[in-house]
Amino acid sequence: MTTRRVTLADVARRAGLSSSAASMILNGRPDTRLSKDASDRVHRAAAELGYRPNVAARSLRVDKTQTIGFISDTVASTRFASGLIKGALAAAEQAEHVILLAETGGDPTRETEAIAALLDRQVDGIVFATMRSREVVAPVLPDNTRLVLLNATSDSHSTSVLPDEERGGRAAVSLLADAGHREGIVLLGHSQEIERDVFRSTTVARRLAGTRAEMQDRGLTFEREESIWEWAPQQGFTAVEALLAEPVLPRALLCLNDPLAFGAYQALTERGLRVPDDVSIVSFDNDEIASYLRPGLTTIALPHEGMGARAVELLLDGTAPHGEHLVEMPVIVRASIRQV
Amino acid sequence: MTTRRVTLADVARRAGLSSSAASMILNGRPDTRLSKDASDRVHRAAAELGYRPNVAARSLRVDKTQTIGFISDTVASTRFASGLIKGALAAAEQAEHVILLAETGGDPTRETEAIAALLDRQVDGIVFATMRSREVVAPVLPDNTRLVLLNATSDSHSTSVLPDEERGGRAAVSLLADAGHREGIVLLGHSQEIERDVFRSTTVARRLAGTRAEMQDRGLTFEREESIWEWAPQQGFTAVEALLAEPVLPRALLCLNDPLAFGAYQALTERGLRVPDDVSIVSFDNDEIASYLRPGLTTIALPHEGMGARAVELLLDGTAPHGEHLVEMPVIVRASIRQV
DNA sequence: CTGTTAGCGCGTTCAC
DNA sequence: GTGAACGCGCTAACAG
Repeated sequence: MTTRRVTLADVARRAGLSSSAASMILNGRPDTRLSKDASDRVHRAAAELGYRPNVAARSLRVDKTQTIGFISDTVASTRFASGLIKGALAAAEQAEHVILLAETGGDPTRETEAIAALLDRQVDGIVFATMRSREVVAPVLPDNTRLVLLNATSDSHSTSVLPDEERGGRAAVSLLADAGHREGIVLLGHSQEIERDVFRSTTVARRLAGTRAEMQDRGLTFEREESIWEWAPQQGFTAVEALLAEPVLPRALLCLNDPLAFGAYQALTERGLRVPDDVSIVSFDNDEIASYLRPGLTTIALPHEGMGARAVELLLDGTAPHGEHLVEMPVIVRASIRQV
Repeated sequence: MTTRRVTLADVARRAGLSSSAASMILNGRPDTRLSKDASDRVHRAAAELGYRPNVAARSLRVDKTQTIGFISDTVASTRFASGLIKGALAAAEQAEHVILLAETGGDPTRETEAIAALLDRQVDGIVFATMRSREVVAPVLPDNTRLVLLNATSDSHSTSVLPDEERGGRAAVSLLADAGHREGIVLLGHSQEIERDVFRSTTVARRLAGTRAEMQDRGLTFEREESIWEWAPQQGFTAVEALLAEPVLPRALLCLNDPLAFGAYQALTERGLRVPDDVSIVSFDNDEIASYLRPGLTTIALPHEGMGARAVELLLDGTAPHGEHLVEMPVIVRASIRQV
């Protein structure tokens, strides 16, 4: 019944060697002064017994646990969170690392506790993620524990991974412009708070800045800008409903996220207007709904998985330079923009 | 620079005691034959130095790591996955445990590797989760490693946590019936494969069985049943479009998941029909879209977080009986059912 | 060349 | 209250 775990000593015994010899062989130390024969015996014994080193015991000596901590303010709610995690998992698995997950809800106390809990388990490094990208105070970690900020920035000289929102913003405008839209383009979701950068996220400010820059470069201007605080379907619906009460209809809607675009679809449909025949729509995020909508919503995707993967790659790399690492936002073309 | 971690020996030295004494005091062993004074000194020293025990070292002696493995076939895609994880995290945090996450993509090889990786790190137990609940072969673990199946069943005598789909199915029918619907109720999403239980999931069969049982108990029958293989908006749209081409319109739609219901909304809207005035709709899952829709979709929720938490609680409890533990599916009443 | 012994890392536990 | 051994694997020093 007591299926005791196979230890290095078991392997060594079976191979007729000391455990130190077995250790050196299994770890392939460069100075292999051990005989080929001995090496074969050890490897065979290990295989036969199904030996797996006890990571806890090993980590006591070497300062590595092959474990990465992933601290996030939120894990559920959006696909964004789970995408980041999925990407991180994939990259970790590649490197034979495993991920220790912790959620903080954004609460500094839980944050501190989470970090402590992870350090207690000797994680090699920590990915510190936020769902609405923002400026954070990077936690202080022991020298041997690396840190990568994910979807967050910090003024201290740290490493962070962010979506390339500026280029994303430009891409959205380009889609519209390249399709021939030059007038009647309405921006949905702008607010003073974004401009002042006290909005929900720092990257969203860049998203907006990107659209403005591209518009300007092309000599275009927004017909109007609908200020919306909460980027949810209901708010998008209301805003577009109001828009449609005006004498002249918009020709294209640039929505700052998908839920807003969804609200726009609803308002348009209820007014008997059609996407994209009457109004073109582009948006950001590539949420699940973007593919559910009829016609499919063309949107600039948040590259969650790529970001998550990038973060652990940087963590494990070690030689990577500090600063911001931008991940490209893919353009997902569906059917919500009409060629004019 | 070298901020060496504070060890038990440091604490003992500062308190002027042996590390064994410090260990006993900090762990509050029952046989406290240590002086009150000594105890105070140790606690103070620990606090002053900010001592945290090294979990790896401890786990070498006691057979506990305060770490739980969570293996899932998918972590991204649906809110379901992240909900399970979130719930598990919350319960783990309560018990001062931490979660080691692994994803397998349903691939048996990766599954085996994930289990090995977790066992290498001496997890106290493993939660084995699947996103589309199904029969799995429970992995064999060492005696000291507990296992709980999450959203999965196994014929071996194991512990599993599942949504109470049978009651959920009944609840959906009850909502319709209690609102006065007796005729023209159409079931969307049935298929032969569900009945034969070779469909995507075992619990979904129970969902359907629950609706049938409740219909029968109330002396009702479905007007018709639309067989749909893939439960996505596009398929729901097509099915309902066809339905609306018939001479007599349905009065209520019982959709077996939310994306189908979304497709139904789209088809109805495009035909100029209104929910719930013309057609009532109930559904299952409480996906994000359920709250996005206009009017809000009444749906029987998948209790992800509750399930995840339950799984961890059972794992840590140890005295919990084997078998299926059903978690109630909350009824989320919005505005898609009309009182007739 | 081929290998072994001893001791470490950190906290727990038992005999004294 | 303490010293010493132990859990498991790694590594520096040492020996045929």
